[in-house]
Amino acid sequence: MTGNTPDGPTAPPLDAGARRSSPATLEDVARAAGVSLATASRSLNGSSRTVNAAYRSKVLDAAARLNYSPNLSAQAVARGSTMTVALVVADITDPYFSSIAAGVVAEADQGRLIVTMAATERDSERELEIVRTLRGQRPKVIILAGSRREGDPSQAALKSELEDYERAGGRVVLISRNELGFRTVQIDNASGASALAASLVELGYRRFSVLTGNRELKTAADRLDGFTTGLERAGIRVEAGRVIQSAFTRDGGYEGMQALIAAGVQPDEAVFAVNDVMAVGALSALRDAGLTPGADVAVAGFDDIPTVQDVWPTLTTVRVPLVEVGRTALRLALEETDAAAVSSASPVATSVVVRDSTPRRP
Amino acid sequence: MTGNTPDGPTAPPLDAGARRSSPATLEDVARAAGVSLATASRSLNGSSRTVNAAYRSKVLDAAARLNYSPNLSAQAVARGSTMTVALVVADITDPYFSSIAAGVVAEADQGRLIVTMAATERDSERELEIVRTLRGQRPKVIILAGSRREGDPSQAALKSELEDYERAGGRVVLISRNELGFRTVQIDNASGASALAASLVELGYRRFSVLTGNRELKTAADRLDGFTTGLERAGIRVEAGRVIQSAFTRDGGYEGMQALIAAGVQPDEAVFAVNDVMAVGALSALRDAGLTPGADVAVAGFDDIPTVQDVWPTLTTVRVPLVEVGRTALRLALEETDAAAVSSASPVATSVVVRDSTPRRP
DNA sequence: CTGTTAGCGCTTTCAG
DNA sequence: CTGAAAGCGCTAACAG
Repeated sequence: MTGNTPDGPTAPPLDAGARRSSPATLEDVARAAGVSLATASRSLNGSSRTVNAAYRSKVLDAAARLNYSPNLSAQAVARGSTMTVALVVADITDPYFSSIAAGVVAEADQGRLIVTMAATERDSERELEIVRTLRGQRPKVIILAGSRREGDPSQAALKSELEDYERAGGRVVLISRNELGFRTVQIDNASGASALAASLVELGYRRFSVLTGNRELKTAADRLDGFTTGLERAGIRVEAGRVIQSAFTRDGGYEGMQALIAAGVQPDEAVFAVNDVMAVGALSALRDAGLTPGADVAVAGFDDIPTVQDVWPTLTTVRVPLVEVGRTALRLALEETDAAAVSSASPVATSVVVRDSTPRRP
Repeated sequence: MTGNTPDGPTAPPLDAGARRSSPATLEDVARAAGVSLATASRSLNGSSRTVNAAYRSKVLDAAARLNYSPNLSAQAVARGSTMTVALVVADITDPYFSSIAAGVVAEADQGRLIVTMAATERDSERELEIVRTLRGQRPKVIILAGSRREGDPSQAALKSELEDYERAGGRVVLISRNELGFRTVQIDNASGASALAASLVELGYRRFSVLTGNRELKTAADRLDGFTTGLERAGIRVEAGRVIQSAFTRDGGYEGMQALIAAGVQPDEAVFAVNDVMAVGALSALRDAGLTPGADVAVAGFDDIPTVQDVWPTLTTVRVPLVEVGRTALRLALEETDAAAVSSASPVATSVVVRDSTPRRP
């Protein structure tokens, strides 16, 4: 092949001296420093062995001069373990998950760990598949941030997959309910929702509806249960017809609220959406129906994602320190104590934040 | 080394109570299938060489039985290249970046690529440091999604670092302006802003202010320029005092709008925030000042992040297909054509979306 | 088509 | 303390 490109006269400069140069290897460094491979390795990594200071600085010098950067894959092969943390979320664009991801990334950063990311798109078959292919990475940690589903057929397979992984030395952390028997960052969904219910009652509401995401989602179920429990303490019941199931997403909230509106809303009613993105969708549905959220129908959510402070009315919700949850997940993974002890650690606390979407009733 | 230990019926792994079982290796599979390492490798990976069907299925069988999963690190070392895409963003919780990330992850998924993620927190020193440590990963692709800064001292260092990386066979893709000489997903900031200006004029606005993020940010500068150019075409100028610099974030928008309010806003005024998160902050600032966004002061943004459809009033903005931008970035990286040709590809188109925050003026 | 055998870059015994 | 050498798991020439 002569390299005749039909591109025309002004063909771009081919390999204009830009010969493909591979990065320096440890061997290059060792040679440049005049020491053995072993000594170079020992000087550059944090080996427990000590190296003569003179040699050591020679090596460091050579490494800097050659712009050496250790090949992590090679280290992984030699050491038999990686520095990788695999994070599996449902949907990266969802603020709930992106906040958690930010926490994981921030924490990883401090431990020189690398974070890889995958998205299940809320499909548990896909989640299982992702976890399976993750094995190839041999990550040190797998963090599963999507929530578990009740009676999910792939759950058992997932569990056994994760157990195999732990048996091989990996660490699993779930962000959800402590369900599958792994380390877990538990979020106190039930008592948070319960506290919210109490707050709403205190604010003067007596009639309630709930937009519950897919009820099979444990998180959704726990929040619903907590909420109804909280109301029961005040002697209030939610009518069965006022609990709407829809998707655990913004659009699910929108549609759920539409259904509620169609069935007729009362002016003294408060609607609890089991997460903020749903609540935000609900606000839009109200508005699109010509109603004024807050004044006509109160709305509350759960999570306290950043945007709820910028919607109008600002949203009453239950605050979950999501970034911190992400950090905690990774810390938990790295903890050396016994898994069982760790996962039973107290759930992260939540707190009710009352804003404008649930004005005090006269 | 002969090591031909009597194979015998050394059945599958009977490590029933094994404390810590390491994953099966290719050698295990080869032995179990009664073939050589090479044959096992050839059957399991998509090698160009063909393998006798009988052998092949024996290997596949054994692999399945042993639950074999190739060690990606080892493959990387042997092949001399990884399947990793490194994505560097400013802030994962920012919808702009999380949407792009979602696109990158989705696209990577189709190519069996692994995405690693790092956050610069909008600090370009940190960005440089991240890119430096990224080298250890030997990623196949590095995607930089933060935007470049004018006259940034670390820019030169970053450029040379990235050039070294490309020289070693890596691929760099920037999401921004085509500035550093790498493949770039360009967003048509100037003409988008220009079109927005035209739309606002058409809606009846004659007086304008701009909340421009850090002006050194090329993206911010381009959007500002495009906007003023668009206005000039209609014979309108923005008073110097009505261009406010603040952070390129939600809080920056909030503070910028406060400054504008303090200086006095006119009822026939439209405020252009150079991105949606700033615009959303601006809406809140207006509300906190007792003004009604839309009615009292019009506001428009840029990006069309998901939340702007749920704020009130819904936000007029310039739509950028962010998820698609992420996908495009990765596709561009993998493209085999010449880099120069690729990066000059036409910028992704933007379009004005008029919503309620800029009502038509009487 | 199959098996043997060198590596890939790095770590870690194991002798000196 | 240092260096030679044996791997780590996998791929890719290179011979049969």
